[in-house]
Amino acid sequence: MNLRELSAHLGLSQTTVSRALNGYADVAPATRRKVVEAAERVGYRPNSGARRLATGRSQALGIAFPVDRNLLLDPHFIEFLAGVAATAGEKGYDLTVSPTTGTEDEVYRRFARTRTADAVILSGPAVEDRRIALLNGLGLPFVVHGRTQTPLPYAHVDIDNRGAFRQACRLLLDLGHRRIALINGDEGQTFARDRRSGWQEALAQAGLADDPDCPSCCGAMTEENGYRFARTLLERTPAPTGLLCSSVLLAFGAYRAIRDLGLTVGRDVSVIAHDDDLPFLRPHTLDPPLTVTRSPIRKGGEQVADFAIRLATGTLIDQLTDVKPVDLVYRGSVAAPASG
Amino acid sequence: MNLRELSAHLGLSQTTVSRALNGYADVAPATRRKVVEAAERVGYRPNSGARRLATGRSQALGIAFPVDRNLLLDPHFIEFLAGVAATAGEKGYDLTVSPTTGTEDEVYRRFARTRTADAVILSGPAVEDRRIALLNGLGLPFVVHGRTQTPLPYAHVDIDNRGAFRQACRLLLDLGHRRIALINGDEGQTFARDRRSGWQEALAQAGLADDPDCPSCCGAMTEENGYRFARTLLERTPAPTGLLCSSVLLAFGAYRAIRDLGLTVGRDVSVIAHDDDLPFLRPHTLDPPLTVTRSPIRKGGEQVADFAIRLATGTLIDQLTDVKPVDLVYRGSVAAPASG
DNA sequence: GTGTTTTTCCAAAGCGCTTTGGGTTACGAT
DNA sequence: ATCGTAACCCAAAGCGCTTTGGAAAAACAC
Repeated sequence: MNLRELSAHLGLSQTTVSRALNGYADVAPATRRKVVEAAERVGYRPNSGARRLATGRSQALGIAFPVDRNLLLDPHFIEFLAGVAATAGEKGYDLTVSPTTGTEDEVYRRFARTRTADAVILSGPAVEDRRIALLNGLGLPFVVHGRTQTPLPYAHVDIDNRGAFRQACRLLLDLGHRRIALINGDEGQTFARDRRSGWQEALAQAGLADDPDCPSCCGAMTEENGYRFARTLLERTPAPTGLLCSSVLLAFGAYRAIRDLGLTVGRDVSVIAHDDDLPFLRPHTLDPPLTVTRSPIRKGGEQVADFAIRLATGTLIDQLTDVKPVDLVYRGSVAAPASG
Repeated sequence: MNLRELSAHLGLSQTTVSRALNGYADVAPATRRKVVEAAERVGYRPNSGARRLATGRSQALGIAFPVDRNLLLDPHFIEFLAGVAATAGEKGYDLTVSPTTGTEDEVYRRFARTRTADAVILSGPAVEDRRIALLNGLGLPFVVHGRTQTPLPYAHVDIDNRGAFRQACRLLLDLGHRRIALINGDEGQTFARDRRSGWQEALAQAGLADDPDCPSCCGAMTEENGYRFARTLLERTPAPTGLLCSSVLLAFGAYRAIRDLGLTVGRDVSVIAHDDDLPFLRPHTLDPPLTVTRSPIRKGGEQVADFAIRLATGTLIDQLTDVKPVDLVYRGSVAAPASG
């Protein structure tokens, strides 16, 4: 059933039916009702290609899907994607994912030229990210999940990573910890860099700036790395008594390392991690329950999608920036350091 | 740059340029070369909406993205999706993901009516899956990742889950184990049901059909459940000496339970899991390294996408079915049972 | 040289929708 | 009765592409 058939069936012109369905003003309420009902009844849906062609807009959001095996954020990405998909779907937008290996340039070029997407979503921004300039050049509206260094304004939603880790570190300091290590994600990415800043700020405020007993390491956020890093850090002398982990998965590894070294989480070593609220990684089920700075990454995806759609429909960039504060959830993995 | 401009620029008709670009026969080789080069040079890409409208095909694959938080296969799904996206992209197809909560019917209806996707991909089929009938009714080509019960033929790619678990179970039996438990995924899903069958078959062959000392349990494949299930099973008397896990994540939990009970993997309890080859869950990094039946789920995604595209371009269903055998990778988590 | 086929190209007709730029009709105001 | 003014509706023109059904040119056969 297409528009022509539907309007013939109704004895109205295509124009009227189209306008009735799209909420234009100059359609009598009674007519509109009839049209909407009929459309509903026969299950009419406008052909997406035709609408795309006529309006020049695709009612779709684009996102590059990095399919390299080394994708650091694998589990985070899908949760983020779920959020994006959820609001996109809610607002009648499709979500077109395009695979990329290495650079995403080609994907964005294609989105722009074929008008496959009205706006694109950028995730996992690096501290210096070439993609921003590219997208600006292409004139393709985009929303960044996270932040990056650029002179131009850009739509983004982020969480206060710096504040979160500052607060987490300060908690440990207030409890009396003096040797606090950071197990971070890839510091080429902004979120990791920001967390490092937060950690450093708190240390500096406590007079521990660049203290060699407060070491750090970074890398892919896997359980395996969490284990390796924690083990390396805890085998130093003096060993840190506090561990800040950039993800729950890293914390899983850290827990394992701590146990393997014959130590106890909470008593010998306090652990705090950032929790993106992944459904299969539940920090409170650990023993002892893991203290976290918590911010559901899915919510981020939802907001990004919302921004992207608003951007595609004319909202100005400077109204589309948001940085959410992060909660600190205090649980049993944190305690005052043993008085030795 | 659109087709009209490009053809004007070349001094040719739109028809000729279009046909040259789309590989039709009736274009002189020299002309075609000129056209292709010019298109390349100016970066011409056909407008996807226009092409969609003209051809009735969207050059896109559709997939429903279950965004419910209870999505069991979360980490598996993205890896699968990565495979799908990779080959789709390679062959010039877009991938449209549509979020669903609960039933996917509405999504498929929309795909069919708006012709948003030329074929759809069905993942995680249940033993009895209503979606199959729906899609058949809608006339929307589809490929299933996995299998299901239905009288009609349908395109699918699957792995030999039954064979894999039969083989895994038989390995334990051959080593002398007599009490082998199964920790399975949700048995509403075919893959889990098949694995159970494989386990049962091997037990039956060894004269252990329905042996009460060979218990099983099933549920969402999380670390947490792995722990709970393993713990429950191992606290029975007599306790099983072999554990078959439906995912590496479950095995992670099982390892933890075994340790917590003061037992040792390999020596006291042998563990085998199915490994979908998720990048952040590496079975060989466990201690001891985990024996697995291994089959990269990403490869499955790739093949499904390939089938879907072939299906959309006219290949017959009965040529689009494949069930891959599964490797058994023997590692340190398996040994003969302690002779007590 | 004429008739026939093959090769190469093109004009024009859609695909199904939105949107422009009027037309009609109805109705209150003059 | 006449004139605006809303309110409602429509015909027709695209959007950028593919594809049908030739036409013109070239190649071949006789």
